[in-house]
Amino acid sequence: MKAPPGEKKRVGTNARGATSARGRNRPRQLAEALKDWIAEHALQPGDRLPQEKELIELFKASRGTVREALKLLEAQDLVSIRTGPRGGAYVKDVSLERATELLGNYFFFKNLTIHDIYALRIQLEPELAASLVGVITQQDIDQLQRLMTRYDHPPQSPGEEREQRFAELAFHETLTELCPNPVLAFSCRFLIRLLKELTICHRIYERPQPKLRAGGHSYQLKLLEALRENDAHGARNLMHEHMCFARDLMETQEAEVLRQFLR
Amino acid sequence: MKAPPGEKKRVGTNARGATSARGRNRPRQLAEALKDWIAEHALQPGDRLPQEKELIELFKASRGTVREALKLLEAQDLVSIRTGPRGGAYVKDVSLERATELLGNYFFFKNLTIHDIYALRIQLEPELAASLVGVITQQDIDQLQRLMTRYDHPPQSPGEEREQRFAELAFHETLTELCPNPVLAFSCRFLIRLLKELTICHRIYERPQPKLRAGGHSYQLKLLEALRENDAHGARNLMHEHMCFARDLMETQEAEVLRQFLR
DNA sequence: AGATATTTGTTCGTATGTATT
DNA sequence: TAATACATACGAACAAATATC
Repeated sequence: MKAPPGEKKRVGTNARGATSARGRNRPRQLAEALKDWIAEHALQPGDRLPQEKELIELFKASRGTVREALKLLEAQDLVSIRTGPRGGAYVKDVSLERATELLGNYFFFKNLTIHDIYALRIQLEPELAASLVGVITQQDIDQLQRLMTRYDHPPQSPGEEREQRFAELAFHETLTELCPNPVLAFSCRFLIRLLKELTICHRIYERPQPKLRAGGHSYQLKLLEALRENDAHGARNLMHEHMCFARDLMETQEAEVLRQFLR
Repeated sequence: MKAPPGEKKRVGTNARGATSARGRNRPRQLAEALKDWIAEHALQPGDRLPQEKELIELFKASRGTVREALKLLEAQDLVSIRTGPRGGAYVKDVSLERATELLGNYFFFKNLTIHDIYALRIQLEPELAASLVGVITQQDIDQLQRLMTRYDHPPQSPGEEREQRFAELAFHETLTELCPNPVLAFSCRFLIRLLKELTICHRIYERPQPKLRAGGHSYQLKLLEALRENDAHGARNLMHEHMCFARDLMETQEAEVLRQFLR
């Protein structure tokens, strides 16, 4: 036999159940308590919380409750849980991916349009471009240029069509990684994510877009030129034109797809 | 007796444990699967998910795992869970407050500056203003004007100073509530929240800002005028000037406060 | 108003996989 | 490689909440 703990056997049927019911929504309370505990003990990202067993004693809660509370914190990306020895809950700073995902939920039922999203992209992407002047290196520019080779030619297959659209967006995502303004970077990146998730975009991205591809490629090329010359004004203007161009084409396509869909 | 389920008793000792290890992080997977299930079945806010027992059969998971997955969704504010008959997990619209809070975690350790935030406000608030044309009613304008009476006079006490700053921000928050573009509305509102949370702003808001108050008031008055006349172009320009004005004053104050702090 | 049925909430015991030592 | 510590997962029973009759 493996592990006969306790007294004699006491199989299953322990369960004196929810003994005292100190209040409902216990896991939520515990999660809040843990947050306070983290703040009180001034835990920094990378520090480890006490292990489950200790938390059970510290907060007088069962394993299940402790686990649910930890999951709540994990869902907010405030901790990450690792398995094995030296495992447990580690304090973490919130990742870009998680923040993006959580915010995405907010817009889940909002029925955004291409117009809504581009209204912001037109304002923010030019600022993003301008913010890179003096920060971007020749290596960064080279990397961006390599990325552009994925759509410097007409697509050979319907699959490549879609892939090229995503590569174009990846170009802009790469720019956000270099941006020194965290809010601006996050916003631009999030708008791209919203675009990717719009179902209407999936339909659009499946159709041939020779003008969008060629036009976008040429704008991005000129943009890199401006960035190489530390020309913030030029970069801003080029990105603005690029966005206006893309918006107009996307909105035209949107109308066309919808017309096809309704027929 | 209450509920003698099962066959004879089958005390405890079930546990074939983590049977197949279909992959770890099972609850997370389940949560994702549930999200997909919601999308596939086109569930709308208010609709109910299957109850725990059915989910256990549907997804072949234990009760604990199902519960953890549901808790994850609840933590993301995607469902709310009720007890009792007709209880269960109900699909829910993510609240603005929750989304704001969760995103706020991301910027917690990012050390934003006034400059960072205003770089976006300058771009977005003018669009916000313009988007209201044709949407805003006379009642809305009246309400905004009532709000403005809270800072149409010099503050009488240090406490009123701060209160006036927050009332000015409330003016902009009210505008976001009328904006038809959900992304734009959220972005503007979130920037305001970031401003409110910046500790440097707390210090600035404690000092007398006669120019900021008088200038802001006059800009907002002219803005309402433009909106009343459905002048999108005018509204955009006025808001742009308003933001530039505010940014310059805030950055000046920031430098001054920092200088004082370092002394 | 009170009884009842339904559904989530909490707790315990236990087994298993896995990473570290 | 073997031992070990730990998280992960499962199942069962009881408790509390709440809608319905």
